[in-house]
Amino acid sequence: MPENRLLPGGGPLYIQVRDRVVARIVNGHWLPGNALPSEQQLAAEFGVSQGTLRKALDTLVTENLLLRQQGKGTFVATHTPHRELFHFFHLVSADGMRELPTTSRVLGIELRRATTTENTRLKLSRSASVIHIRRLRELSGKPLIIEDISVPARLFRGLETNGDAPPNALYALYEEVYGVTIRRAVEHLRAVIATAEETKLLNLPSGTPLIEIDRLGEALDGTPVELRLSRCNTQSHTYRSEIE
Amino acid sequence: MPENRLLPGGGPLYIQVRDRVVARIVNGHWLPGNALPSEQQLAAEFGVSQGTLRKALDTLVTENLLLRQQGKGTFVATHTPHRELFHFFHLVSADGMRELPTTSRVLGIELRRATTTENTRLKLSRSASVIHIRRLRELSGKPLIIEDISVPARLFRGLETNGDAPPNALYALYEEVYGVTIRRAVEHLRAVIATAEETKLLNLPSGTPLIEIDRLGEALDGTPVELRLSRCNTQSHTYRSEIE
DNA sequence: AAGTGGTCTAGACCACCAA
DNA sequence: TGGTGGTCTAGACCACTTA
Repeated sequence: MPENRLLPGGGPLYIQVRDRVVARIVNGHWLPGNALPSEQQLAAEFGVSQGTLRKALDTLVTENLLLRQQGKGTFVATHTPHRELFHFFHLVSADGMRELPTTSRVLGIELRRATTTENTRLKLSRSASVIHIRRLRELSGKPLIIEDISVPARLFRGLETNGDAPPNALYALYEEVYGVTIRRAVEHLRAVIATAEETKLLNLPSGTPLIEIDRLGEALDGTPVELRLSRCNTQSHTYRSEIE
Repeated sequence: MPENRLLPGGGPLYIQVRDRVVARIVNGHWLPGNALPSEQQLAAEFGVSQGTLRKALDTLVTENLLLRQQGKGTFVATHTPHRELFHFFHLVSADGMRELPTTSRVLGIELRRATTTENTRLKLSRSASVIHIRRLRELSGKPLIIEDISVPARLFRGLETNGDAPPNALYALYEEVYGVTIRRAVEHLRAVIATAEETKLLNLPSGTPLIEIDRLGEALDGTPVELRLSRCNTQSHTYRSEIE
């Protein structure tokens, strides 16, 4: 009969340690940007060797949940605008250069009842509300993307009336102000024809094809927290995807 | 003055070991599907501990260059149709299910001089030749993708006259017959309007938007070896991309 | 039962950073 | 100078596969 050394939980030690570390991040015991205790301290606290503790942290570092800096410490990852751009923004200019969307003009922001799609995609309760943002993003001075963003009102109370227009880097705002960290996202791309309104906003001839990106963003604990539909002009920019 | 234990090469031991393992795979010392010697043997051969040897192999396993099977051994990864599908084929049906392209009808295959784009993208010498394949791929019985594929003739001698039409899983063929393993690829997506020919082949109304996928595939040593332009009907299928 | 990869330890030393 | 992460070892034992 196989017996485990640490009775409750089972499985490899480093997995158990990893899960306990994740739990502390998810429940806010360690906040984004905070430094973790040193590896020696953590190893002692969890009752494992440094090697095992390191193996646990290794997995979290490759998942971008932790950030290590030699000589300084281990930190909970944060959504800097830079990371948000390189990790979550995939439009690159045709010459291969990466460009940051400099400005985004908010076309509308409102609190309203969730549509049925929003309800099912975001796994909301019946009659829940969402905050919806519609905005126009520019690259190299030209409007290229129209975004429709929906987030559960319950998690982002007051976002629609916060005085200032929401910033370009939304994920940093989610994290800093509302304590919601986007951990991963799944995107589905389709080709569509720009609507009349879109041709006007993006300053395009009618009939121009766009790429529609349907993104569902998940929080640390795996719950879906953001639904984003982007319609992008890909005349001078392309969506870049690497297969390793 | 910092001194390294193994004089030539410098850097961490496990990196040096990793590079030596990669070299053996690249130069064909260990072929795809082959088993490597056991970790103990390799550690002894390289003069490092099992821990260090394992750390070296770990990096290659996460890069999909090696495959470990507990109790059996460590193997050089191969391009099975399954892997090719899950790793390199990103179109999924609208209901989220994954589907394999069952058949591909070859529309044309020829040996010809490289165009200027092919020349620069594939880094060919002047006046080099390529083999070009044009084919139609079906999903759930309907034609959905038109692919234009170009590979250097030098590496794939005779591909255009090999009797049988090239199979669906091209990467497996590249690997088994020509000893060329595709390690990674970069894709750039744009929205386009189907040409008259495409609307006919894909059985679509004129003016239908398609997604164009421009893929450049790299071999084990990093040289570009395949240029592939896919034009996809995304009415019932979407291109899926995960951001972790 | 023998051979393989997978986990874990205790301890050593190195490279980097900040005060 | 002291603390942090990064590397490396030698050896033990576990889990899985094959015969």
